[in-house]
Amino acid sequence: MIELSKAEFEVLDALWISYPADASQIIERLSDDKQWHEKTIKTLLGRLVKKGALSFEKEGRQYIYTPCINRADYTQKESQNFIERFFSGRIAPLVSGFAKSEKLSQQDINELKKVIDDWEKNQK
Amino acid sequence: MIELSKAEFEVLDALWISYPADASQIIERLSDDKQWHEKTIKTLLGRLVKKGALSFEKEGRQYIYTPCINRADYTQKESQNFIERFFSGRIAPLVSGFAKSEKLSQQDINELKKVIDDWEKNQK
DNA sequence: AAAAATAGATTACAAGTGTAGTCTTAAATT
DNA sequence: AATTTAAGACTACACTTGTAATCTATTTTT
Repeated sequence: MIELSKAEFEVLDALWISYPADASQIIERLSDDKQWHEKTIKTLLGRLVKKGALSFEKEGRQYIYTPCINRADYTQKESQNFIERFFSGRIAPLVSGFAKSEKLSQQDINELKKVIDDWEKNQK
Repeated sequence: MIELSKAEFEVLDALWISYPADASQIIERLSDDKQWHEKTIKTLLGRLVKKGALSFEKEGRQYIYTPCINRADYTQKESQNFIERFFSGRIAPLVSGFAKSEKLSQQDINELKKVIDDWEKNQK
């Protein structure tokens, strides 16, 4: 799988919001949360292209970027990886850790119930 | 929070199995899964000490290591961080991703139900 | 047309990381 | 006692990452 650094992921995440998009749009989107220099973001775009996470088409002298990978797929793989490393692949201990440290809200619980419900329906 | 690299975490994880322990025990424990050179593990132990994740006492010319941080606390923080970065802090989408990619077993579901159950009992 | 702005390409550079090798010294072995 | 072994300290080195600055060529703007 493609390995992305934190900063690279954030840039890709800004593209996932809506694409294709050019560098200036991505820079604009990131400007709310980050105080990254424009040059920094361009460097990261270049690295993402090099890693095969993005592709682009030229339009005049600008590049119009499109993600090569899907957010859900990427986060799914990262999640598996994470849970493997920290919880031997079991997901419940992660959730349990959240519960114990009081990081679960009623809304989380409701959502989790729904996920379980859907899963069970799907099993039948 | 203390930031650990992947390799550093694995060394600490080998110590968490049982401690205090000296370098040779840790090396022994890691030898099953990893083909790390003894020197590599010692380097990582040194870095862990420097980062404040381990402490040690001298016994003769050996060091007897003890973790300075708790596994549950560490993984809890890492989990929060992870979920923040990839799922805007919500845990259900992570679980949902697992469900959709058929990575959830009946056992996982049962465990999740129990976590929810315990949480609800605790609320009352 | 000349000057200024701007796009991407290339270069920079320190800190962190994976992965050891060498050095120094003390303990174990012969 | 002399030698070998082994523990930790120190050094190494390429690659990644965060964070840009500079270079080059093309558009805009004046």
